[in-house]
Amino acid sequence: MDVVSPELNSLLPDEIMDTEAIEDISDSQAHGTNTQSKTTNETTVPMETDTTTSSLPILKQSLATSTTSTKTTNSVSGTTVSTGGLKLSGPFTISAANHQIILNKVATAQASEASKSSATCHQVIKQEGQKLLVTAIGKSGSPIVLQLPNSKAPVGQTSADPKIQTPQFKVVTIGGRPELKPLVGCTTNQMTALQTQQLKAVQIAKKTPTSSAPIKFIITKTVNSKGASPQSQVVAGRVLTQTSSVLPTKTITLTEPIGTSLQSIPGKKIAISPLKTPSKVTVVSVASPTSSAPPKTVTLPVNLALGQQILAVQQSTSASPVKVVSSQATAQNIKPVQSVAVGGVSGSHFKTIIPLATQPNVQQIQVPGSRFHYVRLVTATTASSTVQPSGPSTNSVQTAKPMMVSTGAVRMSVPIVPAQSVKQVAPKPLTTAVQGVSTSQTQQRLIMPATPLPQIQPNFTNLPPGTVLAPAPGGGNVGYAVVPAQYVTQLQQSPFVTLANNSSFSASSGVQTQARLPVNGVSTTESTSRPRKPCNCTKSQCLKLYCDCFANGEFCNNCNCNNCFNNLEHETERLKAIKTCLDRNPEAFKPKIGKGKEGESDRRHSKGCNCKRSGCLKNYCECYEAKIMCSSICKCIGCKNFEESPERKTLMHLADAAEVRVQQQTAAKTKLSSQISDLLMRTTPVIPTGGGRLPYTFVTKEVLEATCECLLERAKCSEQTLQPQAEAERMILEEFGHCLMSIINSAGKAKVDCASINC
DNA sequence: GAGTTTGAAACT
DNA sequence: CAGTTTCAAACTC
Repeated sequence: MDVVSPELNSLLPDEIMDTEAIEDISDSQAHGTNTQSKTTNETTVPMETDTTTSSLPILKQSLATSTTSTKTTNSVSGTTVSTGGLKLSGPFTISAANHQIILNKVATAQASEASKSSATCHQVIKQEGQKLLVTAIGKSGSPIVLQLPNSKAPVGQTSADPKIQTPQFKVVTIGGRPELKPLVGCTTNQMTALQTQQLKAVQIAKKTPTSSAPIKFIITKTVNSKGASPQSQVVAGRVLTQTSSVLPTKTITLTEPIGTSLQSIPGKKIAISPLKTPSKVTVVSVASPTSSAPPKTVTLPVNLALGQQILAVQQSTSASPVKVVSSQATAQNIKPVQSVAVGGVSGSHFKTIIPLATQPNVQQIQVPGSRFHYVRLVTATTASSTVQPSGPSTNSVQTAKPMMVSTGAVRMSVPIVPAQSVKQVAPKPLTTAVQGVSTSQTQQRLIMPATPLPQIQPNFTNLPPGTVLAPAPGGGNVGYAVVPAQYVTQLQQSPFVTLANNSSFSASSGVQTQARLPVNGVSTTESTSRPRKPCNCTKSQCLKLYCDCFANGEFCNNCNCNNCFNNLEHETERLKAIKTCLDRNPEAFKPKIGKGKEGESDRRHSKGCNCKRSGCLKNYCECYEAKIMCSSICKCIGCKNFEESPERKTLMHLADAAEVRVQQQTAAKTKLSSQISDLLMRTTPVIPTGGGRLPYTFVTKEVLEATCECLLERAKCSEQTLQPQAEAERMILEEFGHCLMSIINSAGKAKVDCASINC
């Protein structure tokens, strides 16, 4: 698999925009799915159903089989999930070169046959050959070849085998309905490895309205603590669990042995363009090269269930470590699970896992130059492939090569929540300490809109910026849901799973996302400036273009709006609103300002303004607000927003001057703050080398005592004079200020004296 | 912060 | 398509 260069990416839009082509693909996939669906039904994996209750027993059962107990329903430690008899487990490694790994339905004939052959829950993939054909993506239909671990476990091993285990799991549940319990049962395949390995599993349960069976994904990564590089982490995979009224839940577990080294997977193509803005998350599905292509080091013990979804991972150019963090700690002896880090050494890279709706496979594509994010859904492979769980041998320590990567600077997290009821089903955050990922954020759920919106499908070009199409339930093999790019960012905030780069992550300041703030006031630990103003909508429910957030294809985030529906919790309404807007104006979500090349002269308002009273010199005017001049298409009256307008020039000068002042003030504040902190931090004597530092420590014990005495004395005075408490506090504070000034002045004098001595 | 102005969006 | 209403941001006080 390869990542397509930006140049190549530029070619994507046309293809993507080709609605017919997409439909064709969908159809083709649908056919494949049909065959698979039969197989699925026969085997064990039912599609999602609305009722989660059916799945619960299965989960419980699987849990019971697990050798280890779990404290919380959300996570099971040391177990692998077995549901529905489908199980994928095995280590896999993705080379840094890989941009993505997508497990999709098997599009190729090979895959289909394999799936058919595996009439039952048995794995589709042959482990023996070390190569696993997981899926085909996109038109290319190129299967992804995964290399199976060398484990000697029987190929046909089903998930039911409780003995095979992977050390630790973190389970993340994504999507799904409220009633669905986030939890996923995992059975540990190898208990012996518990001490040495850590396995994380992310389980994503997702539910679509139409389909009743929730899908759960579990991504597990085994980490060998004893490995040479402790940081090496592997994303083992994810377990998908589907439950339907008919069939038991399926679980797919992908495990990656740490021991395998990353290797670049030469792939065919992948596409996906760099994000227009760092905030936007782009997930590119990568089609694996033909089977003939050398298998990359991805060793996947994969058990695929029918209709299950697999994540698409985009790998950034550099293999920066990515961490997946699950907030929940695993049970038992296992060491606290570290966040799963996948990634290379340098560069901040993040991995995004996008939970899919009922329809399993998703391909996300971002079109270069487009703010839209597209997700192409692909039906899961029909054949339930059961890959042998990676045995202990397979779990050998791997060097930490990250498996997934996203475009640099994008950080994504996997939302885990049952689809429609975010509130109810939110899985509890894991207790285990997670590395590099903040779990403090409020639980946000990624709810995949399950609502089928066939109308929207054709309008790929008109989707709101940052929109991601997610599979819609009930839509057959391929469905689409509109998900704003921010969706992904919200996921980042999810405590459950976070994919981020590893140790280098902290150093990498480049990671920025569009909006890291949680929806509607939920604060996140990450302090990132919000690019857009919060809206204040009161009547539109933020579902009309009046709302800037909605108009920009974003969720409301830290907004001041009332009765906001522009969030994950109201995805259905939101989707309807989007559809309405698109019906009214197919270009409603397109940028109003044409993209200029370099200068502003090339930018202009797509529709032009209609100002009557503002002279187009106030921010009421969309042209002026965008800092562009009105053009011939504007219908404004009394326009003064043209090149030679003296009024405009005056305003521009004023604006520039104001901006300069702000910058100066900011710089001054920064400098002052720096100086103060430098002063205060200086607690040890410094040799007067002329470096501008104070020669002596001026905050000594004596000074502190004196200061405290002064403050106490002031307090006594205030008490004696019967002053009110507030006044007393004020006076004490003033006294403290005086003390501080005295200290600083004394330090300054000391510095001068010292400098003079040195001279 | 409350009220007004403004123009895009929505509606008829 | 035009006129009117609704809406939220921009603006003023």
